[in-house]
Amino acid sequence: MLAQLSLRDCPHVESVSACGQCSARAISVCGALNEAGLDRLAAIAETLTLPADATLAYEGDPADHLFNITSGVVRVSKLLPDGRRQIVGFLFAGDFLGMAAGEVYPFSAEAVEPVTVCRFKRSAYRTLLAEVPSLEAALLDRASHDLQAAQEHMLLLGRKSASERLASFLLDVAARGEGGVRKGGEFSLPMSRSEIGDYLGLTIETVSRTLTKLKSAGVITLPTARSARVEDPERLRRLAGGREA
Amino acid sequence: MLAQLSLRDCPHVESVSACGQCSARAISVCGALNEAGLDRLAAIAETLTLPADATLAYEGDPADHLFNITSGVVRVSKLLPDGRRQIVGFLFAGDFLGMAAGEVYPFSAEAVEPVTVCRFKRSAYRTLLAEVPSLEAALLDRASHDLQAAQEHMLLLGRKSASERLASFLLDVAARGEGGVRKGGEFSLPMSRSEIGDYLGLTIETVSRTLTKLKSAGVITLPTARSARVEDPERLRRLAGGREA
DNA sequence: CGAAATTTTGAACCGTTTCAACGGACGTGG
DNA sequence: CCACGTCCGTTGAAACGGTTCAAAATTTCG
Repeated sequence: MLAQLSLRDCPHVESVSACGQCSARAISVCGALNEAGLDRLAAIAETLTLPADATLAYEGDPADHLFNITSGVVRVSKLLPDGRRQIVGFLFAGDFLGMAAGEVYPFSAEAVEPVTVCRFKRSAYRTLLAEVPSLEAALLDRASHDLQAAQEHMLLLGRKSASERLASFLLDVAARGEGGVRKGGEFSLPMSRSEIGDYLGLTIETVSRTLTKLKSAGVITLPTARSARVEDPERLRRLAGGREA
Repeated sequence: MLAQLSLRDCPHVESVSACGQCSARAISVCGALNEAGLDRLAAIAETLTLPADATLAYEGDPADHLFNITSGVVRVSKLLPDGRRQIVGFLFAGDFLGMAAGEVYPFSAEAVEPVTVCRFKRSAYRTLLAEVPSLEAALLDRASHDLQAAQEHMLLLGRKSASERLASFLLDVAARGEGGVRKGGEFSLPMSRSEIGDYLGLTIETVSRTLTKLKSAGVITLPTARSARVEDPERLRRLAGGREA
């Protein structure tokens, strides 16, 4: 959803899986790179496999690297001095991390579940960027897309009720799964209640209670604590109060 | 602060005022355009002068134009079907509007006070972008910067108390004024309490009460309802609970 | 199977909102 | 020049949604 760039809704998505060992090819971003560029990119990339809760980037550290998520889910978060946390986005396979960083990372990024990522040296990436102008156009597009997502999330955080937040969130996650949002569509919630709460600006108790309420209302079911099923897509959309409501 | 790109903290800021009639030159963005590019840009630009509350862009309308604010303040907002509003950012002289839009504007943009803007046709802008690769690099930088600001604001909306929100907001606005944040520094608040509330995710009453509380605490004074003075920068920063606290 | 972690549920509490009224600034018109 | 109406900001009191604190239920994992 956000912090950076996403390949997810790119018409050339197959490029994500096109690369076996590492997702260097993924950063070609919808064909912005030719073969030579791709090879150069692969040369500066390395694949990492990380366990749950591993840190990819720590808020305030020098932003030396740039990541592309190959599999798993990553949380991007910011902390207040007293420990309050706001998760500004979840990253899924195909998403980029670290584009928006300056000298230091303005956020932390950690694995929600075991992940594999493709890591690039920022310095090398900059050089490549300068050499391949078409890459920038693609990245600018994605940055704009992420900014839009961020604005949508500000609307959620600033103005929506707990039920509306959960409905919006479930819709987002469901839309990501295969088949999108449809009656009976089941999808996994890889993140904990605490992570959902910190993403939606709520406490774990409110998240739990609100999910229970949605379930009681027949809008969703919760096969397990870490998965959900949409039972009434129309009502869920109306509850979310979003885009087309 | 946000929706799009800003020239404000650009090392070449003088380029903003360098252009008399219209701010076409401003979009040169820190020297990304040569003279020829500048002329091409000026050709597709027009200057508009608008009264307070005039609409620059309406959420859902085709995103035909792109703006550069020459003077005044613009609010960028999103609405929920029932009328609840979230202002996702204020734009000041030098800021860009509309970069992050796709086919349609994902937000509305209105003048907070009388403004002058420089308007570009989006189609012509796209052509220019394709022809001048260096422009994209500069715009990508700014988009990243805006994304960071958006993430900071999500932290505010999701996790900060009313006092912390107001303190953060005052610090932001004060930092924009000449001299930045310093004891005795006075600055104007061109936006209404309602606009501040919709930006901070609060009601006008809470904004008013909280400002009064900050005043009583000796942290700020309010020379008029639309201006403020920082009396205790250190305490204000601590209250904001931000970056270095 | 048992310990630890996560999720759910309950009850009291609290910060912010809501509803209501008042005060002051501004602009229009008498 | 002052009376009047409107808009905006402030203040007060009550209500409410979500938080906090506490504990039980469930799941996870060694």
